[in-house]
Amino acid sequence: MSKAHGSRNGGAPGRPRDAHIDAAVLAATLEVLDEKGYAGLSLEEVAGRAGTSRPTIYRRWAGRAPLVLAAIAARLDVPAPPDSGCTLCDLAESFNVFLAAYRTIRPDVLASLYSDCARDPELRDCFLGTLIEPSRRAVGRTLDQAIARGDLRAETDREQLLDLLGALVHYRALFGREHLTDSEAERAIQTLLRGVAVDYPALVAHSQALELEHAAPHGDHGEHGDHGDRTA
Amino acid sequence: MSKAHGSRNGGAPGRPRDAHIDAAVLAATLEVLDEKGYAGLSLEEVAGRAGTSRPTIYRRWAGRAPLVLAAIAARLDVPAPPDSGCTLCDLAESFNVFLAAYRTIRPDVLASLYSDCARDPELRDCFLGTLIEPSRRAVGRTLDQAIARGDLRAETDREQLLDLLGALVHYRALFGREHLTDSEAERAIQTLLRGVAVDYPALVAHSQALELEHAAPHGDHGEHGDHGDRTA
Amino acid sequence: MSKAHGSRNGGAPGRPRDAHIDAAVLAATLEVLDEKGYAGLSLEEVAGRAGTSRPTIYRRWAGRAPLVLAAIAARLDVPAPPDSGCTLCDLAESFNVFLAAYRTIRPDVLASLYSDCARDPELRDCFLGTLIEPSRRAVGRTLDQAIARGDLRAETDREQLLDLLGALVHYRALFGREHLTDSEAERAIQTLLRGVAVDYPALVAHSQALELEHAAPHGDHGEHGDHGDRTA
Amino acid sequence: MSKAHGSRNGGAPGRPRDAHIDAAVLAATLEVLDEKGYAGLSLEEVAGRAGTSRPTIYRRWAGRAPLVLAAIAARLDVPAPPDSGCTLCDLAESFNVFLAAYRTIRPDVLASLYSDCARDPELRDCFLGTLIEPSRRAVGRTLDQAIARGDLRAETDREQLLDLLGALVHYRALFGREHLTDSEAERAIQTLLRGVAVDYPALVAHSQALELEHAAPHGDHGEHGDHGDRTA
DNA sequence: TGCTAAGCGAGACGGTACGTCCCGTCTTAAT
DNA sequence: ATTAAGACGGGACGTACCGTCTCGCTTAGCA
Repeated sequence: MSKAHGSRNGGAPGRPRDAHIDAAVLAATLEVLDEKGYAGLSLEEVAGRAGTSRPTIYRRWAGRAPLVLAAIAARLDVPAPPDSGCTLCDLAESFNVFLAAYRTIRPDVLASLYSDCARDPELRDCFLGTLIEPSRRAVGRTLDQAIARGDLRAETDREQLLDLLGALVHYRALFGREHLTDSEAERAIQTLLRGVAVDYPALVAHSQALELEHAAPHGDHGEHGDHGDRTA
Repeated sequence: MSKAHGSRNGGAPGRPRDAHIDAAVLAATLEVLDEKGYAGLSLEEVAGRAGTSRPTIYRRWAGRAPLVLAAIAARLDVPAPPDSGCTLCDLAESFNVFLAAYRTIRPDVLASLYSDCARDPELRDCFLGTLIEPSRRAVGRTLDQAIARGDLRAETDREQLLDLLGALVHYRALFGREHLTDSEAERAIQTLLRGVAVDYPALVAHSQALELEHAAPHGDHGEHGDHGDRTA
Repeated sequence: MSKAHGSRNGGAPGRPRDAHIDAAVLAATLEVLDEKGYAGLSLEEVAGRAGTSRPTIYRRWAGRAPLVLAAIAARLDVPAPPDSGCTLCDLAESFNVFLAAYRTIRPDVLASLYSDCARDPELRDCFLGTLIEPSRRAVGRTLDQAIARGDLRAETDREQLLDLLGALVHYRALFGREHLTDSEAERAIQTLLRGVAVDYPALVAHSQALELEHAAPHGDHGEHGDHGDRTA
Repeated sequence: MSKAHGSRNGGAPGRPRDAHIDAAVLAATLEVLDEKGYAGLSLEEVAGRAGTSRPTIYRRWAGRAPLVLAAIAARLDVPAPPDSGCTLCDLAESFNVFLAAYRTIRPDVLASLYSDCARDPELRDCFLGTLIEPSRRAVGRTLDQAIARGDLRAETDREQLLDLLGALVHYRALFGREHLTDSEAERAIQTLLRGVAVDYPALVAHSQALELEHAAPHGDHGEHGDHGDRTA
């Protein structure tokens, strides 16, 4: 049906794999996943929707969990971390990478993946590498910039902070309880920053100044919520 | 096999339930759960080990998830929150309630429960009520005391703080990665407290004073890790 | 609920049985039997429709088969065999007793009873006594009259003939194939009689004479089919 | 375990059926059937004895009834009808085909099949085709020969006679009452033949002549019973 | 151009467990 | 003692998927 050959498939003999099938299967997987969740996903149905057969799927993925992981990973994309010079803004922005990445995943699917990973170290590594690390790394880089800039104390425990932030996202993502909202996320960041910032009020001031600057020309609609500290 | 009747079961008609069966099933459930995890638990096997039959189990619990939830809840017990006057100590102590409650649960089991809850609101309420709320409430009370005492700022967002703490526990409990250790937990508490305390150094001082008091008579082996702030 | 007591129930102590229940259960049994057949009849449903409970049914009948047998037997009634002097007519008439008794029974129910009886001698005796023997006896008496009258040969094997007739009825009753019709039945009787009659043509002649006699006053529309021998 | 392939299975796609399984299941079915009867036969046990699983059985037969039917049919074999020129002998011989076919079937099994067939037309057709028609056809052919030969009256109702004979066999086969014996069967045939033969005494004479002929050389052990008419 | 090796669909394989139904019995409290 | 109610232990049901296998056919690259 297709002619994807470039005369080369690594020198392997025999008929090469049909790349269209991979795509169709991943798409079908996401479709079923969104409709019926993880427990309701049977490879039988995925094969049916993708117009292929079960053995063909098993030839490419080791089972349900790896397939689902691949399907979800394929949909995700993690943009580069920002570096505007404003620690508060950058962190909030960067944190949204975290959030956006999980808001597309059904809670039950995420939880089931966690469960499968707990029993399969190989799968776990893959899970970490494709779903966890990328966004963690992005936020991590933002933290590093803030520390380098002298906004956060030098002895700040980077990993602990990432854990606290990541935990919050996942905790909420795992419950049917609506995912973390943007404003909740920002307030959490504020609480955490107050614990690790060298001079928290200064950070707030800087952020507000920048905001005004941006807002002045076009008029601020305030749709981001402000970074201000209501208690100050 | 036993009689157990007290001539009273609330006036309900029909043969009363045999409480021994409930106990045997819950015990068998925990046994299988610890051996094979959630995915490896079949009601068939539970029934077998409990010396009863599948229908009898279905008569008492609506399915696998409610059964597992009940079994885990039965094993849990949440002690009363402490109130020693030392915010740092109390919080650490109280937080251990959180931790202890989850360290007995296999990560895959917890994750699977999350997954099932995400699709079943009724189950979710039960899950929240039996596995989440009790420990959250315990820590919450400790926070309230600290606020009342004036150790934490009056406008502290109690729920947010609980979320951050709880999230951390669950996040770790869900990964095969070893659960949160006591020292990690303490350091996380410190980070958070620094963000919400009225006078953080004073809290640390108070805690250390108490510790010395206790330690003096027997000699302190330092096995709890100290509450000291390395940055001070 | 009822007060059927006459202050006497044979001196038995305790609460006397409620006769209404027997009737209600038998009626419910017939109802379910007619709707869903033997395999579809559960004592649970019968109890429900009769407004009583399973144990109460078991107290009165030993199980499904005896209950069904009792229900069917209660509906049956076998009238006295005729003795008009006309062997052909009597036999046909008597044979209808056979037929009528079975036309009210669903084939699958009859067959299932046969099956249960094959494994339970006690039930079998009851089955024979209530469903088979009465009609067999009625036809048997007619045969005896015919032999006594000299219409059938003296050495006629009464039992064999009854077997052949009975077999035919049951054979048909057991198949979904419509039960034996009246005209088929009559022709079968003719075939058999020709094998055992002393003077078959004379029997036919007698029968036809009687028929005319009866028919003359009101005009015979021949709706019974005639007993004539097409071959004569 | 075995290969058995002839590279051809009719061009059907997919993995071909393993014929050994069919055989093992049918054998196991007969085994259980003979031991515990129809009601005592569970597909679970059959699967166990055949070394396979329930779903595999359901893949090949639609349920218990079709399976049992297939198992019984596989054991049956209907030999060709005889044509010796002696109507009485042929009929008796042919009738034994009828008998032999049913003497191997437990009454309760036969009855249960009847019951199931009464509710399922498709099954009924299969039942008729495999268990009823073959032997009926064999006897039917013998009757045709007798009519063609002029031994039976031309207007004889072939179907009615077959019904009467078949009914007798089944009637007896359905009761635990011992199956029809050979001598009973012969006497029934005689009764029936007298009703349809052109010249019954001649038939008897012919039969007896043949018997002497056969008996003379080897000496007659009389194991067939004689065809004589005790009443003559 | 033909060989070889893999991919592919189809579908049956042996198997585990599901959730349900109904059995026949037992244990209550109430009549 | 019998009633209605309802749980008991138990056996079997028919179904859904699992992950694997065996086919016959197709497709490509290498010879």
